[in-house]
Amino acid sequence: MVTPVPELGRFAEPALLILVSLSDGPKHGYAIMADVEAGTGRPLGPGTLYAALARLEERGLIEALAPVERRRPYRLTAVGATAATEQLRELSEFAQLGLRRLSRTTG
Amino acid sequence: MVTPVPELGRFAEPALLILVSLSDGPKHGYAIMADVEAGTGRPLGPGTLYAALARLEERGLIEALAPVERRRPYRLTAVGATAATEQLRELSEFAQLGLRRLSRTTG
DNA sequence: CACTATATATCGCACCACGATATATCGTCA
DNA sequence: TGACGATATATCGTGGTGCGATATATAGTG
Repeated sequence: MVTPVPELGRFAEPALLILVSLSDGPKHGYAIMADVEAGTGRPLGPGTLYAALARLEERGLIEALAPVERRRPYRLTAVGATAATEQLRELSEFAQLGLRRLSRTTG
Repeated sequence: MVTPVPELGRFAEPALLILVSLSDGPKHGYAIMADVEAGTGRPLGPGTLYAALARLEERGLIEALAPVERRRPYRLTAVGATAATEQLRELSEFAQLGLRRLSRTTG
C-alpha cells in the first residue's frame, strides 16, 4: 500500500522548485519538469510549470536565454539566486525548529 | 529600506505552519496566529487560519479539545504529527540541496 | 510507419490564501 | 463609567494559482 501518510497539501512552492532546479545551471521547461520530479518525487505538470516560469521572468527572478532548436532555456538571475537562498535558509530553519519540537513530543 | 529581496510567493503552507505551532502543545486559534508570526515573522491572518484549521480537523491531522472560556484549542493527532514530520524532513532535505547548489554557483 | 519521447502552450476548474469586516468579551486606565 | 486596545472567533469575496487535460509539433527508434 502506498500513501501511508495523508497528503498535507503542497510540499513547496512551484516557484521555489523551479529556482532550485535552475541553480544547477540553465535549463528549459521540459528539463525542469524532469529535474524536479527526479529531485522531489513529485510531478510538476506543464500547466503549473509554464505559468510559473512566465511569472518568475516577469518578476525578474529568472531570464530567458536564446532559444536552441525547440528549447527555450532560462537562467537564474542574481536577484533570483538571492531570493531563493534567503527563502531556503528560512525554510531550513523552520524545518529544523519543527523537527526538534516534534521529536521532543513524539519521543 | 525594507524588502531588499522581492517576495517569492508564500513562505510555507499555512497548514504546515499550524501543525508545527501545535507540535509545541495544544493551542487555540489566536495563540497559533501569535506563535506563527513570532516564529516566522509572517502574519497568519484569521481568514487563512480558521479555514485551514477546519480543513486540518476534517482530515484528522488535528483535533478539537473542549473549549475553555472563549478559547477553542486544538491538539495535534498522531497522524498529524507523522505527516508533519515527514513533510518537514523532505523540506529540510530539499532546502539543503538547494543551498548546496546555490552556494556552489554564487561562490 | 507507428509509437514514444521531447518540447511548449493554453484552457478551465477548483482550491485556497488573505485582507476586510463583523461581533463579542475582557482588562485597564483615566 | 466610558473609552480603548487586546483577546478571540467567524465569514465573505476576490484574486491568484496549482494542476489536470488537451493540443500541437518534431525527433528518434523499433
